[in-house]
Amino acid sequence: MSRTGRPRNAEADEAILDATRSALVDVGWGKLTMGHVAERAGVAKTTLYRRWANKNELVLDAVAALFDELQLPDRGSLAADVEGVVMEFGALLDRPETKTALMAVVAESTHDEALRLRIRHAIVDRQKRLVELGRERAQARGELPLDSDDKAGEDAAARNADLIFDVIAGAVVHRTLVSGEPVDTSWARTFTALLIGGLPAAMQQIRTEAAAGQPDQKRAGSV
Amino acid sequence: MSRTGRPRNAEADEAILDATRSALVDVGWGKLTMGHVAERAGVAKTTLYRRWANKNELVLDAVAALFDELQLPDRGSLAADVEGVVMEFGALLDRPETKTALMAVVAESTHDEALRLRIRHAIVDRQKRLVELGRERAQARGELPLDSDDKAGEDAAARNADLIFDVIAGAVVHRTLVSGEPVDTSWARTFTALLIGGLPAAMQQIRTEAAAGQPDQKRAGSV
DNA sequence: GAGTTACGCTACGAGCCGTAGCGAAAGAGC
DNA sequence: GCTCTTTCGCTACGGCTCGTAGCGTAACTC
Repeated sequence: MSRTGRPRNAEADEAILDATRSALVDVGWGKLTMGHVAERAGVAKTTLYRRWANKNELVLDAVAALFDELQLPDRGSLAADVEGVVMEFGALLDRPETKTALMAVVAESTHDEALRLRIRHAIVDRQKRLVELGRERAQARGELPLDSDDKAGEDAAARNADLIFDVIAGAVVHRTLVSGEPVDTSWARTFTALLIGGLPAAMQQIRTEAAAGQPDQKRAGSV
Repeated sequence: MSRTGRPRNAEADEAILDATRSALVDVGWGKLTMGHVAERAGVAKTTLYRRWANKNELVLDAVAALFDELQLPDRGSLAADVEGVVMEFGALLDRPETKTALMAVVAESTHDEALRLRIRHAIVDRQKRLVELGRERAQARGELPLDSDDKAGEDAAARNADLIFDVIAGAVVHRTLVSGEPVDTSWARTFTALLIGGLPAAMQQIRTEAAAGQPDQKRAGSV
């Protein structure tokens, strides 16, 4: 690459991404302008354009960094793992900067193939890895049946992981952004019951919780 | 209201909404401008601003009309009902005008309370009614347990409907727009198995389908 | 007719976009 | 030291879009 010449100011990258995030919080996606971000970051507008081609990619990078925080520690059971990642993901989406930016870039990506690939690489693939990890752990614990070793088995495993991913991420995103309701412990537990045990199990879970009067905030749902 | 004076041109409303939808297909949300829509509709830009305050509300109305197509005919079983509505919703979201517009307006709504209410009224509430209808039908068929008649029962029913709604709509939206994969019969059937019977049932469903070599495109999933 | 409202058209200031051109700064290689 | 290369901040620009104001005309009610 370029080893000669004046090196790029690495601090400027962080300053720009920080400025982008805080600008998202203040004015949202629609009224976010490159000029404002540059001013906030204490950087010339031209510098900004030298590093990002347009607003879409800049904002994507700014929010993608936040997704790196997502972890999947072994919480001992499939239910606990699901509940944990749902809560984490819900908290992440509840932040105003991700709220306004994530759907906007996805919307733009329907007319921008390069952006679509960038989203897939920076966000989707990383989340999907968590799903696969959780699935394998559950299989190792005997909570889920094993896949066969042949080609059909691998294919089935992949389709299964895709499905789980869309259901978990989709439900959390929809509840947070469309329904506008919080992803709290109670919801996470009911959702987990639904995912693992299906509709009847979820309805049973709700009934149990209602009977207890106050939802027990500590105990994790059981399989 | 105003019964005197020159009446509004009703055809212009349709022409503007049509122009908005076709413009969404061609240029997407980001590059859609009020000027272009007006020109396409054969209408003065000022006329457009007399009816809609901004791009957000115009686009929302243009796509909200498409959601009226969603129906929930009685298909005989809970599984068939879910599968049917998933396919319908998937097809709706696969259209380029909804694809690019829906997430964009939701993104904008995080910083525009009026828009949020408008989305809720024009889209969310109507979809949710379908969920409640399907749930009541399933309970009448004995496929799902009944809710108790007291206040706790009503509350549980409402929470349950919200959960189902977020899971169904969220999963379809996420698969279509984020994962970028089609909502076909095979996926709809597996998703339905997951929703009704939980993860083990879904994995079993995938295995059965794989064993059959070619997925059976006709038979609806069983409870 | 008179009164009222919608329409098309033009024009406008304001703001943002993305780029070009400049001189200065900061490093690498000799 | 010196030269070469790249990045930096700054200014300026044409082009586009926004949302509004002003005007004369059209359509309808009373």
